[in-house]
Amino acid sequence: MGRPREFDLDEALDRALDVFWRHGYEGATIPHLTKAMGINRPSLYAAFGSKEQLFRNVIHRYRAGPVAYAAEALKEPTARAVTERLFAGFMCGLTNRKNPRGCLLVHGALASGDESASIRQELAAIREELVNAIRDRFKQAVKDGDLPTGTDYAALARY
Amino acid sequence: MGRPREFDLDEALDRALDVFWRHGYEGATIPHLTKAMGINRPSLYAAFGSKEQLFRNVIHRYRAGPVAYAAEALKEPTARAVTERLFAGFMCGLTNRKNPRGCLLVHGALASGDESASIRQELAAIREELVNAIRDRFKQAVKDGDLPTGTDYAALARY
DNA sequence: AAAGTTGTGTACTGAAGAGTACAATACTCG
DNA sequence: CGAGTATTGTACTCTTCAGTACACAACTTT
Repeated sequence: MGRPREFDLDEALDRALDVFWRHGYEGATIPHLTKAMGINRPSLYAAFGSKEQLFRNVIHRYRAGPVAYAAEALKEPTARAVTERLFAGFMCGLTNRKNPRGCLLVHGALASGDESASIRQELAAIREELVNAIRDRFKQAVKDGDLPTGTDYAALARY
Repeated sequence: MGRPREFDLDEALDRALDVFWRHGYEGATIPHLTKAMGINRPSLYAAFGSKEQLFRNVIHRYRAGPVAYAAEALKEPTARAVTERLFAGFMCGLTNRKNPRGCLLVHGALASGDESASIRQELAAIREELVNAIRDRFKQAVKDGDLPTGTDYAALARY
């Protein structure tokens, strides 16, 4: 009940994603975001709480959308297929002209002020999490005999 | 004549370099810089003009200092020696614990707001310039018979 | 030693940032 | 159809940013 929201949450998130992706966390200002999202400032705060929480929502949508291939790739049956699919995903995503350049998780808060310290840590944790997922997948591949015994799966994953 | 400056310009630039390297152009605030440089705000402006000009000075010092190996490497007699020295320089610089992480020229203004648009372009130009220098060196190597005829020196340099 | 010149420190300015108060509005449920 | 609730738009607040005015201090030259 109450007055219905006049914009679509997911669509607004997509617009916000584009802005954050292009300018990073600190580089994206609230006026910039509201303009791209087509809403007013209080609507943004009512719907998402804060710039930081909006960014977390955007990250979630980013992982479920543009980089969803990463989670999918890990389900491939062989280490080679996993790697091939990851690389193909990287290449398609990074060279697609429709996307802003680079990876939001990498340069979203790479070199910035104290304001985004917690965001920076969170992004680093997500990246670490991905490396760990690949590592575990490669570890399993060694156990399966898919990769040679003695393979340094941790180093391979990080590479 | 006049009152002598109470701080050393080069030392102050080194301190500023550290701050910019760590936080990027926008992430480094004037209070942050003045504190690290051990000077007051008007001294900074009297000596360097503006944050942007200070950053340009810092870039100059960066290229003459931490990444001076890049220009040196190009003087090596063979393409292989050039490449080896470049790689050795990258590795030493990027893994040295005394340095902030990454390369100032790369993430100094990677994802940021409109404020640093001109800085971003300038850094991109510097990076392009370096690639072109390597390309020209490789082109010369092909002419010398040091690299095989038909080598795509431009692609090799960018890689 | 006095005049001239340049650096220093305190305290300001105007702009832009994130976040919010409040009245008006538009919907649902009883 | 009226009461209650959630969203919207305008207009604010507080903080921090880059840059500066101005009086004072320290040095050189005449």
